[in-house]
Amino acid sequence: MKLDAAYYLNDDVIWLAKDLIGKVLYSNINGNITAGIIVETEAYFGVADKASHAYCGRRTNRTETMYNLGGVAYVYLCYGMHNLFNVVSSASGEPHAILIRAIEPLIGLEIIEERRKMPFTKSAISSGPGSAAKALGIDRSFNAKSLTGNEIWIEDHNIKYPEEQIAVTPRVGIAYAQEHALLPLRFFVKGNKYVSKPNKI
DNA sequence: ATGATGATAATCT
DNA sequence: GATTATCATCATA
Repeated sequence: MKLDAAYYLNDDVIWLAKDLIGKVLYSNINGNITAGIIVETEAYFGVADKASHAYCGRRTNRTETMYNLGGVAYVYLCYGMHNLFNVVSSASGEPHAILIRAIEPLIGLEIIEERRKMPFTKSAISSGPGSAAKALGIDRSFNAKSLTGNEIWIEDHNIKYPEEQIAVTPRVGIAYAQEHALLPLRFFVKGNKYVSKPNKI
């Protein structure tokens, strides 16, 4: 059920970003367990990716997390108010990561509703990376935490989407990345209401 | 429905 | 001091 450490050693972030669609992301905060089905991801392919914080091998306090051995969380603050959650993959020294952009609420709905102050029937409750992280209570205190521990982890519930139901589009919000801005590295479940905009092909 | 805009702070230069 | 892997709100249609 729970994905083991070996899963995260994969260095094919595109395959991983796609494979993570349909997996279930859990958080356990002081015994409050919440979880959601991952329905939208983006791949960031390390030092060669102009959209990555680790482009050209940049190592700073913030990006250091991504250089860890795969299987830890990379959480950082964006636009001064949003915590964005990423899965770090690959070998130590390879700063590959997958951004989780949206989840479909599955477990602990009351807690998620309280965190987001809206009913789970509203798609905005976990649509977009900032909202999805907030729905699960993920903030920067989760940065560099192991994904195989008991605070945050990912399970395989054998949820399968047929190939034709997975959309592939350019990534969102990275216009500065020049020729890498248009690469098809964003994956989402077609028609799922929790997918952030743009959600058409 | 679609598009513009302000909020707000860590991070890096 | 500029930038930012965004969101909610408000306007217009």
